[in-house]
Amino acid sequence: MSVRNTEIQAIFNQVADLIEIKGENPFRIRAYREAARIIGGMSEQMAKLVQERQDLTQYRGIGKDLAEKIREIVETGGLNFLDELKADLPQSLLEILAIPELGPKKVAALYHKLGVTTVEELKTAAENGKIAQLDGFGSKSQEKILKSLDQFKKKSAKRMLLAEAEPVAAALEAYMKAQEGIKQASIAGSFRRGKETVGDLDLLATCRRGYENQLMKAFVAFEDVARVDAQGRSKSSVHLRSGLQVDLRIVPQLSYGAALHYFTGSKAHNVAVRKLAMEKGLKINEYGVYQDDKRIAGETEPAVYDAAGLCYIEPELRENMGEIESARVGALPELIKISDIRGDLHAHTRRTDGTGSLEKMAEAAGKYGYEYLAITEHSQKVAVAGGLNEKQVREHLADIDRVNEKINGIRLLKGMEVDIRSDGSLDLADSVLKELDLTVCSVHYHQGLASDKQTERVIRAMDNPWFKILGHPSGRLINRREPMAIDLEAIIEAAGQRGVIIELNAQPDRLDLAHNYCKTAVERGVKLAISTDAHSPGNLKLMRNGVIEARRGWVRCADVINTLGLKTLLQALNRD
DNA sequence: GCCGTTTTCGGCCCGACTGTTTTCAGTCG
Repeated sequence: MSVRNTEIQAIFNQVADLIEIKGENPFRIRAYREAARIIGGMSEQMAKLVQERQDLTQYRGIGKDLAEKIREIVETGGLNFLDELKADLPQSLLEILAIPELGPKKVAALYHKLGVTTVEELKTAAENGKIAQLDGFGSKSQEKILKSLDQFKKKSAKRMLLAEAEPVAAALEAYMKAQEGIKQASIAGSFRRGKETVGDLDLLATCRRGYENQLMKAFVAFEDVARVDAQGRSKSSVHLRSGLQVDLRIVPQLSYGAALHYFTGSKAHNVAVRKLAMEKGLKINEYGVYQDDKRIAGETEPAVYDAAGLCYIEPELRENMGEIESARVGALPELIKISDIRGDLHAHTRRTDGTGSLEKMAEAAGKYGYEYLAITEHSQKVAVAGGLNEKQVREHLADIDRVNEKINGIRLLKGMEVDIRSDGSLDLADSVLKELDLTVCSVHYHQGLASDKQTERVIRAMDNPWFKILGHPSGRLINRREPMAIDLEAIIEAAGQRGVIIELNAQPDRLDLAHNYCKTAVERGVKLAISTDAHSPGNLKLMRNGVIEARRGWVRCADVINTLGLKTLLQALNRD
């Protein structure tokens, strides 16, 4: 169980990169990338499937050959084929390939003709004017490479958190909408799909006839633009000061739906929809759906789906991870909405590491129309956050009683975020836990245990009947910390058997339980709690981010316990 | 390398922008 899906994914992507530099059959390259994508998005661990001798070719995109290679990776931790490729081509070429402007053909040319194998050698060659002399390159490409190298050093191309991109996107959208002649403007791309992180923003617009050039000019003149990468009649591309790349496309009104679909992606989703359309003798591009060069749809997205024989698919589902098959038979779930949420089940106050008082937290929750807010302070073991011992817990509970008597319209629930100790015991005695309305139990320390030990630890903790909600199950911090080694499949299974609820922590850098596991939980009938883990009154607004992640995980209203009214919620929290 | 109500071969999504290639290849999304 040691090799993870993400490692298999990385190996296949490396193979794809290397054989692309070698100039192999493009479809072979695509097959590796597609398999990498599928494996990366799966919640089942390949290592486990291999162990159970399951037939891996049952998964789309994995045939006989790749199934065999997966088995080799799981059993040996490596891949002979990749080692051979690396012996043939320097691995450092992969770094060069990551530089914008440089694709496989150019990397291969630089390597074969100039002997460039590292980023440093590339820089030297560019500075000495060697690159401009190469066939297929010129002085402009040499300049661009130097510029890209500069950028490349500054930021190692980290994707921005969705929540960080939101204000940028909103400002840009508002700016464009204020321009003369504009009709519509919206952000498409992974931003619209609600991905945890975004690499760039895709802005789509329609305008009155004749305003295209003026709009492009206004776009590249946006105050936050640091440099202009390309500027054409229908497409322009810029980098903002934050490092975020933004593309603007101006499309005809009649193509707006088709373009929105096209630029929302994902690429894999689009390819699959186009393939379906092809089977019906139709052609789909960003301008519309065509039958024998005659446009039959394109102004709206639903019409594009309809033409392909599909019902409308929400952007969050567009990953080609089963949504198309479901849409064909009209079996898509009705996804949860932010308005379904009736309370928040994980929040801290200044009694531990939050900043607000009980009253302020209740007041803020009231603004969202919530019926309840659980105050879940840290337990004693989490000393850095001022965790509470048994005596302090009792004071905390008495405080909540006092505040509940004063406030109207919302009920503060008595909770604790109880640390799961490394032996699987809980950080507070049952005699205290039974006085609470609920517990959120989380791992904070010893996140580095081996997978089987970590899994065992959490399952043992769940055996305690006062364990209600498993908090931030993987411990991941997006862009900062990898998820713990833990068998979340087994955890979900165990939660189902014990009536334990799993949290989807809505902090923008957590979003934990991740969407692919949310989907697994829903399939197994395990209930989720979408919680903000708010450390201030303002943090309660993060619920939105949690709901978006849940939607990406095919979660419906009925799968989430904090869509219940207070009375039914309290019943649902009773395990048995 | 995958896939199949055209099933073991022959397909595999499509277009914009850039630079330098005077007619298009490479890159990107």
